[in-house]
Amino acid sequence: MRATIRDVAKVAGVSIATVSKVFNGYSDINQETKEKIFEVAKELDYTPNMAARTLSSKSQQTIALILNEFNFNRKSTMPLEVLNGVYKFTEQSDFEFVFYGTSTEKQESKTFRQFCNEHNITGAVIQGLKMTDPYYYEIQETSLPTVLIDIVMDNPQVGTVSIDSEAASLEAVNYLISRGHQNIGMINGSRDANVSTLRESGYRQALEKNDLLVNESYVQYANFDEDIAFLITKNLLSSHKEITALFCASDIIAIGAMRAARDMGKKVPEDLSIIGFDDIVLASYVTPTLTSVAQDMETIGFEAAKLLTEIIKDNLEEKINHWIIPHDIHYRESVADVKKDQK
Amino acid sequence: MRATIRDVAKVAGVSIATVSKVFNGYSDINQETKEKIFEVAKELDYTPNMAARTLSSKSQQTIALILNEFNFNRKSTMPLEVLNGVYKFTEQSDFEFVFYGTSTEKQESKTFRQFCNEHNITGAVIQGLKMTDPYYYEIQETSLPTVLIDIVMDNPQVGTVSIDSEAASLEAVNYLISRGHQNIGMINGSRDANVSTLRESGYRQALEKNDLLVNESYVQYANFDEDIAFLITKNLLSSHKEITALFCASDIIAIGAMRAARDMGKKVPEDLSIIGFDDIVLASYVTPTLTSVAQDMETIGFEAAKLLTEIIKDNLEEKINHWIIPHDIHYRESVADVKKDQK
DNA sequence: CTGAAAGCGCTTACAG
DNA sequence: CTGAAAGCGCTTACAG
Repeated sequence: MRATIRDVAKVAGVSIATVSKVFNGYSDINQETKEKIFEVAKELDYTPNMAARTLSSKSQQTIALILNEFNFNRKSTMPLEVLNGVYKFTEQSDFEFVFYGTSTEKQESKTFRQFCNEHNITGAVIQGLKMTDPYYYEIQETSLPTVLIDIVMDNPQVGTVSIDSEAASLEAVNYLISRGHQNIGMINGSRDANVSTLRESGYRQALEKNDLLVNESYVQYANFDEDIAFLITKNLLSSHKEITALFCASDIIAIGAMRAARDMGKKVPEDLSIIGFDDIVLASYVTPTLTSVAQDMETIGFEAAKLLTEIIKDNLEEKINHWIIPHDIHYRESVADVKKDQK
Repeated sequence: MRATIRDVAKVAGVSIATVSKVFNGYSDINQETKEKIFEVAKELDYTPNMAARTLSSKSQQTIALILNEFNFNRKSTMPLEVLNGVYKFTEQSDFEFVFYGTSTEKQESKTFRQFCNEHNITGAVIQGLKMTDPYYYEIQETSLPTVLIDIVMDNPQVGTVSIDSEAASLEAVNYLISRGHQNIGMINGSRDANVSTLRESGYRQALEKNDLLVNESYVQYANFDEDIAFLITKNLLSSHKEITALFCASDIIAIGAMRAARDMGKKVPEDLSIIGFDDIVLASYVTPTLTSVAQDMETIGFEAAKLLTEIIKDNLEEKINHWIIPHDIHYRESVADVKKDQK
C-alpha cells in the first residue's frame, strides 16, 4: 500500500500537520524535524497525493491546454508545437499541466465551465477554436481565465496570443508586388477561421495601397485542405489566365496549389509565384522550396501559458491581454520576378 | 461559487448519497428522483469534482502517456501520433487521460512509482524510453501496470507494443538484395535504442540468409540525427566505394544520407539506393521520394492504451502482453536495380 | 515551533 | 428505493 501523510507522521513521531507544512515549504519548522521527516518520507517512498491536495486547498492550480478538433494532421505539427510551448512554461512554474481534446460535438454536450470544473482546471489555453463553436460564444462572457490562440475576443478575462496575421499578410503580398506581380490571387482557408479573415484583410490592404484592383473572384476558399486547394486553384487559374502569383493562407494550401500548377503545365516559380503561410517542415523540402510566413508556435504556446498565469494571478501589466508574437518571412524558391510577357 | 453535491441534494430534497448514486449510474433509483436530480443538477450547473471522486473511490482510474525526452522534433510526428492513438482509446473508455513529459534528468530526481503516485496514475504508456534510463531499470521490477512502446522487457506487469522491427528490416534488406545489391551499408540509430538493435539484427539476418558477407565497418551509428547521418554517410561512402545501397534506421537518417550522396555527386537511386524507416510525411515529399518501412504509430498508441487497460483489469487473454502491430513497406523512387558496372 | 480539529466533495458499505 | 455516517489524504486557521 502506498504511504500516506499519516504513515510518515507516525514513523517520524510528529503530527500530520507538521509533515504537511514541511512538504509545503513552510519556514517555521525546526531544521531537525524537517530533516527527520524528509528522511522518513524517502524511506517510505512517500509522495503527496495530488487529488487530496487539490481537494483540501485552493492552492494547487492546474492549467489546461485544450486542442479543438484534434484530428491531428501529420503534415501540420502546429498543435504539437503549441503543446510543447505550454508544457515548457508549466514545467518551470507552480502550475500543474493537463491536456485535453475537444470538438464541436463535445462542446454541445458539455459547457466550457462544466468541463473545467469537472477537471479542476483553473484556467485554459485553447487552440483551434472556430468562431462557430459553442465555446466561442460561452467564452465571450466567461469569468474563467482563458487564453485563445489565433482568435480575438473582447473580454478582459480572456487573453489572446498570435502573430499579427494582417501585417504579415500585407508584407507577403507587398513582396509579390515588389517582384512585379499585379494579378495576385489568394487561396484562403475557411470563412469560420479568424486567421483567414485577417489574412484576407492584409491581402486586400496590400493591393489597395499599391493601387491594384481587388478582383473578388481572385479570392477562393480551400478550407485548409490540400486536395480542395488543388481543385480550386485549377479552376481559378483556368478562368483567370492573367494571374501570375498566389498568396495562400497555409502551406498545405500552397502545396496543393503547386500541384495544381504543375498539373496544368505551369512551372513554379517561372509561370506562377506562390507564397504559403506557417512555414511547416514540408515548406523547405518540397521542390521548389516554398516561401512562407513563419510563426513560432512553440513561443506562442509558451507565451499563451504565461499570459494565462498572469490573468489567473490578476497580475496583468497595464491590462494588456492581447499579445502579439513577431512573425518572419522565409524567402525561398517559389517566388520569382514576373516575366515580361506576363505583364 | 461552484455547486457541490450537497447543493444539489438540498435543492432536490434528497440525500447526497442518492445524488452520488444517480451520477454513478446505479440502477436502484426511482425514475422520478433520478429525473428530478438531473434537472436540479442542470439548473445549478453541477458537475462532479474529479479530485473528490478520485480521493474517495478506487474507481476513477487514470492512464497516463509519458513521453520521454520530449524535445519534440518537427520532422518526426511520431510522438504526436502515439498521443493521438492513446487519446482516442481513452475517449471511448472509462479512463481519464493525462499526459506528461519526462527526461533522464527528471527520472533521476523522482522514481517512476513516486511520479505515478503523485499524479494518481493507475497505469502508464511510455514512449521513447531508452535502455539507459533510470525508469528502465525500475520498471523491470515494477508492479504498476505499464506498457512500453518500441522496447522489450520481461515483466508480466509490463506490456509492450511495437511492430516487428527485426522482420521488417529483414524484409527491407531482402528487397535491396532482390534488386541486385550486394554491398549494402546500414546507417543505424543509437546503441541505446532497442529498435536499433533489432533493426541491425534484421539487416544481418538478411545478408546471412543470402550468403552475403557482413562487413562490420558497413554499419555506422548516426544517433537518429540528420546532420550526423550526413557526415557519417560521406565517410562510409568514400572509404567503401563498392557500396550501392543503404538501409537507414529512420527516415531522418535517410534524408541526411541522401544529402550526403548528392553532395558527393552520386545520384539517388541510380548510383545509390536508399531505404528509410518510419515513413514520416517528408518521405513522400523529398526528391526522389523515399522508400520506407511504415509503422502506424496511432494504432500503436491505441493498442498500447488498450493493452494497458487489459493489464489493469487483469484481463489479459492468454497472458500475452507483447503485442505486435503489422508493418508495411512503402515502395517509392529511392531504390533502383544495381547498375551492371557496379556488380 | 508543533498539534488537534474541521473541512474540502465525494463514495460506499450498511441499515432500514 | 433512500439516507446517516465513516472515510479517502490532505491543508489551514487557531491555540498553545
